[in-house]
Amino acid sequence: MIQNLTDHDREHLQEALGKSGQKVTPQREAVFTVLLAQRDHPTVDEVFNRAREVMPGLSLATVYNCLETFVGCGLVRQVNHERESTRYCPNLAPHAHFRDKETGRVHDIELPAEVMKSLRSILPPGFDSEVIEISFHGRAQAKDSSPSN
Amino acid sequence: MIQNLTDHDREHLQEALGKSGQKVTPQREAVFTVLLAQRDHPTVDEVFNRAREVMPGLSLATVYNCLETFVGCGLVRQVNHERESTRYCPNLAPHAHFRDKETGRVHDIELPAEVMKSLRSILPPGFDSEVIEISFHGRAQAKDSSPSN
DNA sequence: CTTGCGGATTAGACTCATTCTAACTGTGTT
DNA sequence: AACACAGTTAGAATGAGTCTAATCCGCAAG
Repeated sequence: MIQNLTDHDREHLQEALGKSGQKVTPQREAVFTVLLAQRDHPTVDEVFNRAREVMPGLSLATVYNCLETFVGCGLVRQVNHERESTRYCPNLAPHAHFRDKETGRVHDIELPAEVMKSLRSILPPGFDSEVIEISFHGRAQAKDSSPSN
Repeated sequence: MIQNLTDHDREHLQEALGKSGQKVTPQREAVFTVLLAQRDHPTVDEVFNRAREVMPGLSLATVYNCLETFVGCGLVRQVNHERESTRYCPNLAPHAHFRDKETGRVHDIELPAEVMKSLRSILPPGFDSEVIEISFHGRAQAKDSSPSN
C-alpha cells in the first residue's frame, strides 16, 4: 500500500527541491512517495505503475522528469547494472549494490568508511573521482528483503 | 595501424575459443586484432569501424556476435557506464575503471588484491559474489593514455 | 477579475544500441 | 555429390530513454 509522506519526508522533499529552485508538485510528491514506500530499487516502469494507482493521469514522461529532477538535487541515486533498465534508490548513505543473478533483485550493501578510503587510495595521482560505483553480481540466500520503508 | 596478431596472441585466441568448442574465423581474428591493437575500451561501433578497414565486408551483427563470444569465453570484459554504449576491454587482470567526465575516456585502474579482499569482506553472510565491478567517475589529468598495445 | 508568464506536465514521435530473424556461406563428413 | 552445422549477413524488430510541441496551472501585474 502506498501511504502518504510523513511530514518529515515531505519537508525533506520540499527542501531538496527548493535548494535547486524547484517546487513540490503533486506528481513529484507521488513519485517520491512511491520511492519511499517500497525501497526495492524500482525501474521507471515500476515507479510509473505504482504511482498511477494513486494518480491515474500521471504520464511516463513525467516520471522520467521527476526522477531526473530528484537525481539532480541529490534525493535519489540511479543504479545501473549492465544494460538493464535504470533503477532508482532513495538510500542516500554511501553503499554498494548487490544484484542477485537469479531474482534480478538489488540489495544495498553497507560500505564502511575505511573501505571507501582504501578504494579512493588506489587512484593514481592526477585522477580525481567524484563518484564511485561498486556493484556485486551473484547469488544471495533468499531471506526476504523487501524492507518496506 | 592495425597489425597482425602475434603468434602468441593467436594461440591465446585459439585456445580460449577451443575450450568452449568454438573456432577461430577470419572475422573473430579481425575483431580480436582490433581489440589488442588499441586498448582504449572501444564501443561496438568503434570496433566495427576499425575492423572494417581490414575486412570491408564485415557486418555489425558479426561484431556483436564476436564480442559476445569473446566475453563468453573470458577473452574480454564488458565495461558499462551508466547507459552509454557498452565498451570492451581485453585487459584480463582484475582492475577497476575510471571514466573521465570530460573526455569520456576510460582508464584501467589497478586493483590490489588486498583491496579486493576488503571489498569481498563487506558482503553479509549469504551473499555470494562472482563479479565485482568498480567504477570511478571524475576528472583525470590529461597525460596521454593510449598505450597502443 | 483577467491577462500574461514561466515552470511543469502530457502524448506521442523519435533515437539509437542492441537483439532477433531468416537467408546464405563455407567447411568438413558420410 | 548431398548433408549437416557453425558462422555470417542484412535488415527488421525491440525497447529504454529522449525530444517536441501543445497544454496546464499557479501566481503576479495590471
